[in-house]
Amino acid sequence: MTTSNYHHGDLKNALIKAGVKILAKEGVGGLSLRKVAKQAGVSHAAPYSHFADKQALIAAISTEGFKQLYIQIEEIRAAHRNRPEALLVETAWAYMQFAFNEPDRFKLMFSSVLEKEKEYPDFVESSKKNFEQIVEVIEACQSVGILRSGPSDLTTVSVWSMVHGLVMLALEGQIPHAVLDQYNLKEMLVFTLNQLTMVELS
Amino acid sequence: MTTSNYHHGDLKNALIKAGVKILAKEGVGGLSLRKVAKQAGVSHAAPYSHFADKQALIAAISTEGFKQLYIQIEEIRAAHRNRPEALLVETAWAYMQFAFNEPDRFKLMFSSVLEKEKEYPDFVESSKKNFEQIVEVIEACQSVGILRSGPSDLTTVSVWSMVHGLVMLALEGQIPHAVLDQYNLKEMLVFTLNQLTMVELS
DNA sequence: GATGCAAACTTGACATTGTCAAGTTTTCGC
DNA sequence: GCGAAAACTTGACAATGTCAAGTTTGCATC
Repeated sequence: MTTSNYHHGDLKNALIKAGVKILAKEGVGGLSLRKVAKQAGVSHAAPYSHFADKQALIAAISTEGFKQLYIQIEEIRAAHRNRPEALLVETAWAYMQFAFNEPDRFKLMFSSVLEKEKEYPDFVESSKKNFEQIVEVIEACQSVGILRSGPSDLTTVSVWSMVHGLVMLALEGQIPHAVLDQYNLKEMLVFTLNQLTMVELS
Repeated sequence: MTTSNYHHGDLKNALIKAGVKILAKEGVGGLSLRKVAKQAGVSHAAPYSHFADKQALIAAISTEGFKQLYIQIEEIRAAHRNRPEALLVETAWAYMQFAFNEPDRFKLMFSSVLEKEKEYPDFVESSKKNFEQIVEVIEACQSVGILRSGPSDLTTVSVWSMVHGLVMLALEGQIPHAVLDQYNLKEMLVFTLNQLTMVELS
């Protein structure tokens, strides 16, 4: 019961879990269907009982990532119900930490697994739900005057872009050494967010 | 002389060009060394005379992309020497257009081809040069009061993150339809940049 | 409880691909 | 002209995504 009873049981989830594990250990280059199958203790074609192809597995792994990220941000929100000043920074920081904890999974989540939205409705729905979650955070910040007012969906796109961009550039090693030597990630994040806010954050 | 005289000539560049072409036509999934070789009219292992492995070819394709982007942005800068108000938006817009003209190449450029900086010094140098180029744009904007003052390298990271994040999210289909239906890309870009500026841009 | 069927899984095969080792051709300095 | 380095070809191998055919298994129905 610890993991799952293969040979029947819920292989589907075992495969996703195996994929996440391989992704963390070997990176996206090491993620193959056959390795995932072996890790789960089944034959190389077994995944095809549950996933149409490799893309579908990746979509499932991504979807699961979105769900976990959602939960983590919900916890941040719950912890800051009465202290909205810190909500923005802490939410962004949680996002960043999620990305740095599992860089390859994070990249997968935001690498057009889709191509055709309709193909993976779970994925689309999950990612939409996460967007709405951020919209709520942004609205909270607007309502207490931390962020300027304006259409909350557009403002969300702006703030999200900023944080996401910083995470991506950092993850891909695009921030020059000269900058990395002077500031750590959280300092860059706070500085960056402060460009947007009406009050000084820390 | 139009393209190159294989069988001798500069295959190296022909391979890069072939790679760019395939990337544009079939996307990153269709980019294989063998296809690149065939496209260039040589045998399947010929690329190994010029590139250590597939990663090295990708690094070269990316590097070439950085150089082209650099040139395009230089043109924008030259055209706005006397009109710094528009420089920020136009530079960002050029960046965005570059990304949307060749989405797969753009993604490659910002997908840790590296893993180990030292391996592709050309790539690192090119990307550093592009960063410095943006720093100069940012400093110009700061000096005329469009952007707040502050450490220009950090400010560059902030502004770049914002634009890059927006491009990435849009490229990967992460911007919800509800938002895309209301605003086009340039509107989102201008709105987003306006969150940072001290004067209203258009 | 036996029967039969659909779902879950295995086996075996094939084409594509990255990569290497060994040979062959070409170029060019001397 | 000669010989060696560079540029390329050929042939091979292992890993991989995918499919077609079979086999097992659980389960609903009689």
